[in-house]
Amino acid sequence: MSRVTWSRVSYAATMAGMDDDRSLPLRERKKLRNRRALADAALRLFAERGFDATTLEELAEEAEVSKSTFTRTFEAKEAAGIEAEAELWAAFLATVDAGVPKGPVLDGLHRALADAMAGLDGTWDARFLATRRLAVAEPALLRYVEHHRARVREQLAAGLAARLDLDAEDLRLHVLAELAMTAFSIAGRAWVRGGGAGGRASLLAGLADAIRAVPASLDLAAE
Amino acid sequence: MSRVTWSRVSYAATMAGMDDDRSLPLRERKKLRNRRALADAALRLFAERGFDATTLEELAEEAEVSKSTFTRTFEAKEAAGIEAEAELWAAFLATVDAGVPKGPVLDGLHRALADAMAGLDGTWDARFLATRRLAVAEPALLRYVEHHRARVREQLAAGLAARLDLDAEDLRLHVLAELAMTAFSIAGRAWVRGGGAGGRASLLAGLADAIRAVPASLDLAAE
DNA sequence: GGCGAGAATGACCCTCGGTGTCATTTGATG
DNA sequence: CATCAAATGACACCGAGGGTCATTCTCGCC
Repeated sequence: MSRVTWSRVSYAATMAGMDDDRSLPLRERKKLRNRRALADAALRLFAERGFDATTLEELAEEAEVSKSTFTRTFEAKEAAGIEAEAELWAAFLATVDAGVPKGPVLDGLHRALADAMAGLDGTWDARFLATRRLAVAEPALLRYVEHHRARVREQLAAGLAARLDLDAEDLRLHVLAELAMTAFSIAGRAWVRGGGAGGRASLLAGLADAIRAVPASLDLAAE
Repeated sequence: MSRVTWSRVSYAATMAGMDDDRSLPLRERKKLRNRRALADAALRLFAERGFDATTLEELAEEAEVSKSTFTRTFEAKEAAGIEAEAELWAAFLATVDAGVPKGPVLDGLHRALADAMAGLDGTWDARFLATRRLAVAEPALLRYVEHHRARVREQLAAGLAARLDLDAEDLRLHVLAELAMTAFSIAGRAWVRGGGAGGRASLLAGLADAIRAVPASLDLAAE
């Protein structure tokens, strides 16, 4: 009953980049290292020779593991290329799950996203930028990011419903989840276009702008 | 220069269900019939034996065409299963492209979506319902729908920018595109849960509710 | 009505992502 | 140290999707 599921812990650990945290069991640390090695290899090889031109075998060889280990670690070839993206949203969901600040929910989500980003390890900025650049160039990766975000959106809406004690199908929750993530998405696009200048601080500033654009958009009228 | 690209016409024709419209060249009518036969076969077989358990060969055989024709007609196995969904969004984009009504843009998009839906052929309701039921049961199809909608969202934002003479990167446009489609998505979910009762009229009513939830969501506060 | 050009189709090949199996290795535990 | 569980690697397999090429059909023109 009180059995610890290390697999879950290990993923959270990856998020913080503590893949050699001595507090983790050795077995878990090894799994994390494999995961990180594969994700790094993916970032490198996909950028170098393209997504389609990279086979799973090459990826596995670059990370010095077997193809079997790859397929057990990632649910798809694409997933290895967007680890940084996945880390962000996992941290975000965890933050929201820990509690939504009082006040307008959209502001709370904004705050949670900023907090989550603050907790990511130092290498995240560069890895995220690389991920997003790949996504722009490779349709398959872009598609996968969309898919991943849609799942996060669902979990977010469900988490909010639990937190705020509202019906899980409350339209407002779904709209809010969509809004928060769209705001980030828009900010991210601009940030990447600017080469990621200013690091995550600048990305956060863009996010704040995008959040402000939400109420403004409702006032936009044709003609 | 004035050469007609029939392929585009044929897709629009499929939308209206006029796959035996005598005004179309015979060659195009045949292509449309193949397309429709494959989409229908997909709806049938995917529901019957599951998405994964259906091979392209079986699909092709059911529609009495070759596997080659399938891969030339659809960009993925999933695409055949969500034709009804695709028809809706194609009609929507076409409507928006024809002009956005004056007044608040979100209302204009709401109107455009309603108009687009009104123009779909009579078999659409049932086919759309079947499509959505499949999407709920089959993760692969759900993922594909997300991907498809994301592409529509981009085109919508771009189309709005052109129509309203705004910058293509204007945050408000992206937010609005997201909002309109999310509203439909939420309404659709409820409609499917209710077994599609009331046909498209009832779906439209749900859409109106969802659109109204947008400003309401911004007022939602924690605690 | 017949003819030539071009488009669509079908039969066939191949690559590779993803799954399942099974033996082997390695970390955890008492 | 012995036992057990979990992770790994080697291997075989299926099927989606892409490419090639010969064949068939539609269209525009004579």
